[in-house]
Amino acid sequence: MKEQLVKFESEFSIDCVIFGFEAGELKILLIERKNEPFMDWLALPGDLVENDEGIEEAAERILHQLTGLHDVHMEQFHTFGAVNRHPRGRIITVAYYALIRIDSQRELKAGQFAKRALWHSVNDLPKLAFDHTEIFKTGFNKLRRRLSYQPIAYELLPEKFTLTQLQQLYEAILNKKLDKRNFRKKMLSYGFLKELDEKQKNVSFRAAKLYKFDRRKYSKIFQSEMGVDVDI
Amino acid sequence: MKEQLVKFESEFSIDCVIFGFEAGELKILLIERKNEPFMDWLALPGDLVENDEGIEEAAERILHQLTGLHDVHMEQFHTFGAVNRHPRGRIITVAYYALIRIDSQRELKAGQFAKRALWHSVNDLPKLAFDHTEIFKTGFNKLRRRLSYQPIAYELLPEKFTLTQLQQLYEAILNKKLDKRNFRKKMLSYGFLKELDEKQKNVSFRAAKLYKFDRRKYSKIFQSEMGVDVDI
DNA sequence: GCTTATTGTGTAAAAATTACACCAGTATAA
DNA sequence: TTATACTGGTGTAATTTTTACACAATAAGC
Repeated sequence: MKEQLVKFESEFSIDCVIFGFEAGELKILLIERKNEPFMDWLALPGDLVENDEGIEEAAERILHQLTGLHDVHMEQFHTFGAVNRHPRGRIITVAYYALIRIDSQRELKAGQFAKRALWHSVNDLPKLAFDHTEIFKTGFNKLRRRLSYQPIAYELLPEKFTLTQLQQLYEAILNKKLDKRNFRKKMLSYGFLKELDEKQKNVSFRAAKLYKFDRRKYSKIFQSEMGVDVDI
Repeated sequence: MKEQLVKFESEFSIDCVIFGFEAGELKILLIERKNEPFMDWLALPGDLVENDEGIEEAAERILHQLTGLHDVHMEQFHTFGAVNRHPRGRIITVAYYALIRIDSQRELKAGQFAKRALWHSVNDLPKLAFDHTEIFKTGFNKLRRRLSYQPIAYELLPEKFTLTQLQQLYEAILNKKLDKRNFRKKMLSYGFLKELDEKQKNVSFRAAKLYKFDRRKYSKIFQSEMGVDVDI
């Protein structure tokens, strides 16, 4: 094998599609790039992977740097490795998505390569830098599919939420209207929603009951019913 | 940024879980390693990705080198990047699965790093080299899940097949018995199975009707019904 | 107390899924 | 030729799940 001397540079990166839900809209976290290439464009947050770092760790690090959050469930969904996806040369990127509760109090840290970070609705996204539009679309599709067999919606909502909020979130992700009565019937039939003795506050109309997601009941019910991911 | 001089070596590889179906059993294609580490162990076929090669291309190349097949549908399912997954140092691997029709006539080429290649039932796999057991399990689970919303079984069967063969394949993948009458009713109700005027030959019992998968009808029926992977 | 906006609820029809058993056809052996 | 062994092929009823659909109850703001 011929030995070649090259400037060492990590050839992989992580890109993150970070979903949040606010004001009835599904949003993702984007950064505005400070440098070329794609200066001033919006892009998915991401970074190169360090040499002594696993890819899961790297994904968590990036999310933490941006939001200050720890222990958020992230899920890898695809790896993009077309030869020319990056003008700087061959960079393979592993894409993750995360679901977080948007807290408008929390300050977003843009990091050294970005002018700023912002929440942007998934509905009227402009063209993103690199192949990030494709990455986003792929991630959004995985999220949709996953919603049908995992209770991921609860990671996007505040701890206490109303059934209407839950329904709006499903509608935002699936991009279609759902029937209110059937939706509530179905959700309640699962048995892992816990009705609280509390109601919405500060609304100028009839306040709705609050619910929370009962993780314990969920795992009891679904320990092996969804049955597909069982070990072999 | 400090410039470091290092011997260049690709840091990614591709590993393939190649499924086939033969004698009522689901099998995968394995190689027996010729060199250390893990000499003589069974492993998934894989290789480093060349610098001027996209990851999809690399996956196709590996499959082609092994089986001589072209144009096989491959699907990426996960990327494994734990720091210590490979004793040689940091190697991130992108895993693909492929579904092929086992043709016992076709010779398998083991390639320069393997003593031989073989089909092995998924049911009594020994421990595989590196983290390949984990990779296999992950891929098998994805295959199962995918079976429920895509007609992938047809890629594993010969062009003409009986309903019993189709059912055995489903049973092998899902690892459970299915009811014959309900299974047939359901499959036929989809409308993309074409009944042929032909029967099984050389069997020592009543010969079954042969069917084939009608790809055209399938896409007509499911153009947007499965609706989830639509563009945004 | 009137208006306005949203919550919360039930039933009937249709569709999909499940459970279940026996006769028909072909090859082989007696 | 007859019997045997084996697999192919078929229908119905009960249950469960999904869908479609409309109005009274409640709270806030005026």
